[in-house]
Amino acid sequence: MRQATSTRLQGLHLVPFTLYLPPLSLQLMSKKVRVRFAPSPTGGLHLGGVRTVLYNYLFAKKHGGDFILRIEDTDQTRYVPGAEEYIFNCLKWTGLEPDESPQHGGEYGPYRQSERKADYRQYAEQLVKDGHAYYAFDTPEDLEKMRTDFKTDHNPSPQYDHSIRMKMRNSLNLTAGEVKQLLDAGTKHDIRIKMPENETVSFTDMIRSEVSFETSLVDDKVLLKADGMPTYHLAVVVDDYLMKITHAFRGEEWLPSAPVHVLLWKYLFGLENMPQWAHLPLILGPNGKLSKRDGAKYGFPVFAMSWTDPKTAELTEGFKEKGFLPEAFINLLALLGWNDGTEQEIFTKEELIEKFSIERVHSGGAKFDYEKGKWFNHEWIKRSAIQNLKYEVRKLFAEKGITDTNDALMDKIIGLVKDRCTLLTDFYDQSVFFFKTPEQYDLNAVKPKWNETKQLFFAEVIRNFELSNDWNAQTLENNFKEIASINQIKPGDVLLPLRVMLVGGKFGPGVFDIAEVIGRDETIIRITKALSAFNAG
RNA sequence: GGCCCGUUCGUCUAAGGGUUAGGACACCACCCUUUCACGGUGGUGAUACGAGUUCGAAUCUCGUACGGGCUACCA
Repeated sequence: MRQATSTRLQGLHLVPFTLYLPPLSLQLMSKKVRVRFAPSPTGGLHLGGVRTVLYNYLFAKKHGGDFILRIEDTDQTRYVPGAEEYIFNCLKWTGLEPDESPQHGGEYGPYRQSERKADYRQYAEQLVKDGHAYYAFDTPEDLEKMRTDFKTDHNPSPQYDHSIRMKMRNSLNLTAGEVKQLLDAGTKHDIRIKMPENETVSFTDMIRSEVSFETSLVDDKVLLKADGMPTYHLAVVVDDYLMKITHAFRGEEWLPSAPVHVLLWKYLFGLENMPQWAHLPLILGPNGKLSKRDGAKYGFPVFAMSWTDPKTAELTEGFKEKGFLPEAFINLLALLGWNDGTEQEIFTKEELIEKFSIERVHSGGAKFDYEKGKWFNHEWIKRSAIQNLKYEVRKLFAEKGITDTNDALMDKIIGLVKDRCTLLTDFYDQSVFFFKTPEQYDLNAVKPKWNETKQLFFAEVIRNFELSNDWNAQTLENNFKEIASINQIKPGDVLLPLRVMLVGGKFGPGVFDIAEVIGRDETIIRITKALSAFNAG
């Protein structure tokens, strides 16, 4: 793998010239980096998709290139309204916005494959003319029959390949006249690639170096469907060419069909123009490739943002709604399969752009660990400036009915509780007591040791607080401890009860900080109210 | 079944032939804190197996096992 590094880098012209000086012609031809993310708008955008976006984006920005978003909507049967806009929202939230897209425009449009439909057939026809593809008139039923007829224990899923194609209805074994007749009659047909029988197709993947395939083992993939739309295989090659894509990153699940793409490049546009490939390792769930189901089953988000299936109305919660900061989300995704070789784990987007390199992407799949994911978010919340959290926290409060939030109060509260919040949504539980008098108390924490001495002590605290003319945490603490000392009570014995009085439970920031924020009246009200609860029962 | 990819603590990973195999999450203990956290210190814990190459292998080669992906007129 190390040896392949120099090979990979040559294409990027990053090898120091002391080691490798590319020919002048190559240097002059050095193209602007252009990468693309090409989702099909069929539903929620999951972790793996966002990571692919991230790696594309980082690579583009690092090399001063362009990041393009292309919508692969060639399957009309899978059209899902709203999915495209949803993808844009996700990119916007994560801050990984494309330079060119259906919405941003650009010079290489259209950026929706359905809008380029007419272009694809000419390339497919060209392939037929050159003998690299053929018309196939098989109906779905014919194909189904083929699969059952040729199915054996030895070969459970027969493919439409060189061993089968001469037994099917296609332009390879029909006469030219028959084919013309069928075509003229407007017979439904598709176009398949004719895989060579004895070739080895290999290419250099930026992550796994040399990968090779025997063409006789690859099936004759459909290139153009009967409805005139291209399949992914044709579209990805044509579009990458037309959009001048220089580097193509996609999930490892595409590796088996890579030889088809390489061959199409060879036949259509020349291998020298083919983008450099990088097949990204898969993000795994507890059982294989991470799926939406895993999220539901194990209780963690899988999609970037919440997605509601328009057909079933089923809602799948996203990382955003779960309480993740986009910075943390990006950070955790970046580290899932990549690291910079140091022990640094927290990276800003700018640092990632600076340090990212596709060669350091791991080749093995990575199991997603939600606990570690939450750790990243916690780190980001702790390190975030109060200003960066205020908008989201205030929104959360508003959703819960807390609207009396002025800036000074928010600053104070966020500063006090942010270290204790792993998710943005934790801010509610961690600060609700600033706004609401506790309804219930953790009596177990107080009752066993509750006695008359303490009761009298708090009565005195109330009197003292009523007269205190300097309402701040430090003064309150001093007074409180002084009263305790006079009554020969250890401060520790009354601190916890005070906390439960103000908060309701054993958690939260310093008690006197809380008292300072909620103010004199509310503090006294809470102590008084709690006193009767403690004394009762 | 076939093809392809992969395999270092439970998880994410570092280590470019020579390290007591390093870090992080999680877990445990202790310290700090008279709350909960934060923070600090320490601990448990890994090179899948077998051959080969080499003075020396986590690292290179081969085999085996295991895991994953693909095997649609879906992407």
